[in-house]
Amino acid sequence: MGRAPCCDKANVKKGPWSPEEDAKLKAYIEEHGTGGNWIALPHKIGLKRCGKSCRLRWLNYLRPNIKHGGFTEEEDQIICSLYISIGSRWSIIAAQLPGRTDNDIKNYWNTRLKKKLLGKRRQSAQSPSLHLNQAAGEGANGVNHEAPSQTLSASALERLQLHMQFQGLYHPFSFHNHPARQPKCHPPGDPTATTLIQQVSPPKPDAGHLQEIDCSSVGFHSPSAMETSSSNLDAGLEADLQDLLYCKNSSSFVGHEEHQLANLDYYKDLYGERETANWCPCNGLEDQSSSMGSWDSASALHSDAMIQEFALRYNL
DNA sequence: AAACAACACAACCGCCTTACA
DNA sequence: ATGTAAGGCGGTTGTGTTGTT
Repeated sequence: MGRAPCCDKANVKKGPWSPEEDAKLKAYIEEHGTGGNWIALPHKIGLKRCGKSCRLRWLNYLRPNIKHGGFTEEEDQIICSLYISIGSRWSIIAAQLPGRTDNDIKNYWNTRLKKKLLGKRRQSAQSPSLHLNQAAGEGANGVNHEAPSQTLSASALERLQLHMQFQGLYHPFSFHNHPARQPKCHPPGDPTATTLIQQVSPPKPDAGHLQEIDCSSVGFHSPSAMETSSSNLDAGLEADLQDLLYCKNSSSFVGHEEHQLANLDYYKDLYGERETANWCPCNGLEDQSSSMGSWDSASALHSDAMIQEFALRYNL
């Protein structure tokens, strides 16, 4: 049975807010607060709006100290590194950027930052698998070449690619080029560690050696990033993935073929772990009472390639 | 100048979680 | 323990603006 709608859809106004509506909402909340009930609020002040809509309007635009646009380079870097670490958890990312809203960051990422970082992908005509997560799974000629189960989620792919760019030395946001970003990834036992993970979550007492690292920085810990098992990847998709990851920026990527293949295996292993990896609610960026979690690194870290990567990155 | 495409952003939708009776 | 309502979140869509042909 479906969930009942939060409001009477027939009697609520939709679309852009008028200045009058904004003024009403703002004035009421500034004087009385939200009253702990967004659903009832619009009725109290005579707004023909859904309570959810009021909440969104207040949180994203009307409440004090909201910043719009003008993202700084520093903010770009924070957003990028957090996106790679934790995926599209915009509320968590927004919490690290005072004055920014999750919606704002999400829009900024989707419309600008992502393009800035990833660049334009190859023209679709060159490879059907570049339509990786299109809803219909269509190839360049409009024919469905691959079943949905054989596609890689766009989100996962983006993070994959960004991760590789981070790993490479050429990218302006590289950890190597920006040691200031490295404190987010502390070696085991570092008493000075003040990572994001520790700000919001107590360390796991029995965490293993590798788990003491802020594993979220490795990425691919969110369910969204694990949407598709690459065990289903066919040879063509694998080739295309490699091509996408390496060839496009081959001039600046430091690895060679062996390394590339090892890394590909690492990601394949990681994706393949989806069904068996433990979802650990106390191993991510969230407090233990929250619903969010991360994939238990212990389950994903068995890959030699990954361990090598850890060793390489963290200088272990 | 008009038509079209691309972009940017605001808002909505629906699912999941949480609080509470 | 269970059901329900509300809050919160991420994905998606709609619409206005800007750029290009």
